[in-house]
Amino acid sequence: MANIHDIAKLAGVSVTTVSRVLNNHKYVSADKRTKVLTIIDELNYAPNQSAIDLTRGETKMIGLIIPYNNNACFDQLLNGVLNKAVEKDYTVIVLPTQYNKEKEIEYLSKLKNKQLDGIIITSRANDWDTIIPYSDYGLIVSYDFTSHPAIGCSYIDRYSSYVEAFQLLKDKGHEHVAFTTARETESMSTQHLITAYKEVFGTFIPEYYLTGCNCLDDGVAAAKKLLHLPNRPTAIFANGDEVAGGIHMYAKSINLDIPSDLAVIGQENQPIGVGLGITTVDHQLTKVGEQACELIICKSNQKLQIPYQIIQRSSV
Amino acid sequence: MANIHDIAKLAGVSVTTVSRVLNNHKYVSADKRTKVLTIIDELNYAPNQSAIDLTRGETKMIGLIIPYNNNACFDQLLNGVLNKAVEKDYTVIVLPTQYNKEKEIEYLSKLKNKQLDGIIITSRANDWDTIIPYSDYGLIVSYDFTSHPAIGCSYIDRYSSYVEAFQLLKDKGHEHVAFTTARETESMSTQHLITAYKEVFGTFIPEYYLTGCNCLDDGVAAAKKLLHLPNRPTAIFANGDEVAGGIHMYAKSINLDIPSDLAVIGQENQPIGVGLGITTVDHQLTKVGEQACELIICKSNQKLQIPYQIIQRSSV
DNA sequence: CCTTGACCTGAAACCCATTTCATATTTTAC
DNA sequence: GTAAAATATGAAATGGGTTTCAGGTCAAGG
Repeated sequence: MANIHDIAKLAGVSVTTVSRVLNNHKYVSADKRTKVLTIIDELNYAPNQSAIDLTRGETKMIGLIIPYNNNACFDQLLNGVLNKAVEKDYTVIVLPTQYNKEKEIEYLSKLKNKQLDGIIITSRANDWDTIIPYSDYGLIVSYDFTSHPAIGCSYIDRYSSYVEAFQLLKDKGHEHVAFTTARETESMSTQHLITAYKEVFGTFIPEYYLTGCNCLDDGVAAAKKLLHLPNRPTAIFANGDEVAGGIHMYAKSINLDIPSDLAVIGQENQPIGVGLGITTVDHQLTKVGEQACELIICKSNQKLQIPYQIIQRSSV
Repeated sequence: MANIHDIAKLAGVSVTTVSRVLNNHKYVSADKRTKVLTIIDELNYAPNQSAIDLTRGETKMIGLIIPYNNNACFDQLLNGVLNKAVEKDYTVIVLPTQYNKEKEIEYLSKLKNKQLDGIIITSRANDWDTIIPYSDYGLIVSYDFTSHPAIGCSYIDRYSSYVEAFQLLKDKGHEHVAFTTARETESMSTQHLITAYKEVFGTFIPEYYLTGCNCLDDGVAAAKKLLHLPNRPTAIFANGDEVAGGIHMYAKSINLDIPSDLAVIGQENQPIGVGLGITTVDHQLTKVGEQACELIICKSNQKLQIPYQIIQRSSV
């Protein structure tokens, strides 16, 4: 493949001029510009991106760190990030960690290696103390709120959304309310959830709290457990509409009426919830993704809170 | 940031030796290796990936061209591609085209620009004649079968799967069978579908063919149309389990029994189908993605057919 | 003792662009 | 008419690695 020197030689100009033509610099005479363009076309030349990145010192690439690539809320987030990235002529690379610490570090190192201009962290395996040093090499944006000034945040007021969801259930007269989460371990999100629960209902009943729920099947399994407890809950707050959908289906299958026998609230306004009429807490993850991407592109470490909204349907 | 020359100077060796240490070349004496490593650590040095890519002439990056980034079957595909890529130390970049021809060309050009080693095309806007020249610059793998020798294929025997699905319905006594597709335009996939239909049922009734179906809601809408036709179909073959799920739900809502009043078959074995017990044609898109990725990594332009399987549940 | 091969090292060429700086020519402004 | 600004161009430095080639040491094998 031809390079910029070949073009220069054949067009009878310097490489500088060729570079100027390539970058639409205005101080190039019309005839030379045409000549260069002709040669470029003849040789079917295309600039080498690695060389450009090397000199420019940036790649216009953004990494998206996610735990698993088969997660429904990741879809919305990726969606948002891609929307903004495509608009601003950036590229997105997907970095699934499976919560593996070394993998996560490997990905963060791509900032240091100048392979990425910025990274969006949706969920992390390492401590912030381990992560923060990497912000010297590129912007890191988090999907969780963190107070460290170097880290940008595009985050949700999860705590308030949880309180509001629980309050909604309490207002409808529910006292025995169960809830589900995705991760086994204690994430910030889970802590917020538990605190919100205590805030609204006072007590916290361990049997009403199920972990490891991700998909529809998990929802079915969760419902199977919860709905056969001696002291059956009358409402369940699920960590996603897929899970809520599973709960909904299982409840129907044992002839429980929704919402009179069982109220269900989901999260994230996923397609399945529309069909089933599930009330949901929409954290607007697409918007969260868009804003996160925007922060990186603008090299801003602002803390942006994205408003959530509760979409009332017929399951409460 | 320090570079390889700084390291060399401080360690009292040549850049060649530093490069050897970085790449675990065996002919480096233990003491020099240690010395270099120490300096690297002290200076917190990390090699510049753009420079490496430039000299190596490859980036270990693979592009995945998709039409929209909010499509269920894209999830499975991406999943498969990522699995294999992470395993083989490659990175994946997601390239959504919205079926825009220029955008697609822009992405294909990344091969020419040496930004990508290979590209997987799941759905394309341009003709093959336009696309094929780009295979000179990197491997292109297609998710549709194409006979051109330069293009690798990780494809599904869609035609046979459709015939088998229709035959299954016919065997159960169905004669009025409707079906849905995603794109409005005539894709290969749609053509296979119509041909398969004619093959099994002889005739083709336009009213039984609905386009533009992608999600659960579309399924509900489709069912609303189809199930109120004067000559109501007794079976529907949907283009995905989300759509099938919508059909299932709407049918239930008007008190049709499944499968006695209406048989439903979906595609891709998506989570929603599990809960609803929908029989589905699983094209194993995760495997398709894995194989596509593998082809690129091995620089092979083989034509690989991935077997589909019909998962019988209770909707037929 | 000599040859051969393994081991070790570095100079310099190479990959391919961008950008600074210097210089030359025209325009424009007063 | 002349100073200042705009236009036009190229040489050379720069970004940061890998790799070829050549040269050297040392031990084993015959």
